[in-house]
Amino acid sequence: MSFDERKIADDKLPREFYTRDALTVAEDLLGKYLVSRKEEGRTAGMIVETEAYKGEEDPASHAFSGEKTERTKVQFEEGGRAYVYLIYGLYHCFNVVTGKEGEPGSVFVRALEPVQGEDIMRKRRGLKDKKSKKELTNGPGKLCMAMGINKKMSGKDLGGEELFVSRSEKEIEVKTAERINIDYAGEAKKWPWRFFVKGNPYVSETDRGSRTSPIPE
DNA sequence: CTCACGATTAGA
DNA sequence: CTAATCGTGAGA
Repeated sequence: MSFDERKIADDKLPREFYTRDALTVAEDLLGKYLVSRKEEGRTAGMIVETEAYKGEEDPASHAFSGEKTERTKVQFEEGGRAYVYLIYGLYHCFNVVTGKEGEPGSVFVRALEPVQGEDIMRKRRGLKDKKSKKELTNGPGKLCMAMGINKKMSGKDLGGEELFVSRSEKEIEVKTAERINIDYAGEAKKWPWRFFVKGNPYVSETDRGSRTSPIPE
């Protein structure tokens, strides 16, 4: 293991990082490393795009108005756990649970920049060698595939050894935008709760949601 | 029990 | 642009 890899492994974010507001955590997670350690080996990526979801007041959230179900109950626990669910019966989505116990909230991780285990990611994603490295992790379903994240990990503490987030000192310039694919959420669709690293090529969508032109009537 | 649907992706 | 594909949650 190289020095850099060890440094990542030993520098997990503390609980207090996660027990804050979802919007704060969403922005703060940018530039940090998401690390997965499984049988196939170790994979890691820098978080470059996130979205905040707040239970009570956010119509886009799975925990809207305090609705607690079998799937979403982990969002009501203390921040610092994984919330993983299946979307469209095909892909997994990875979230970090935020806030204090009883305050539902989560940060949806939409994109990573691969930093370790690119070969493993490539295998898991079933990409041809020709395909661009970008395709490995530039979307929520893609990054779960690349990192080997599945539903069994939902509810797991991110202070564990299999999946965790590591600190970094990287200087990052943040941009915000509307969240993606939440047409069902009415007004909340326009809230700028998506955060991404300015200029990073692994961000899934950079232009979408930008309000450069006013919406006509 | 039925059934509608989604915080997505790959491919035409 | 659309098909793929199934766990979840609401309602009968």
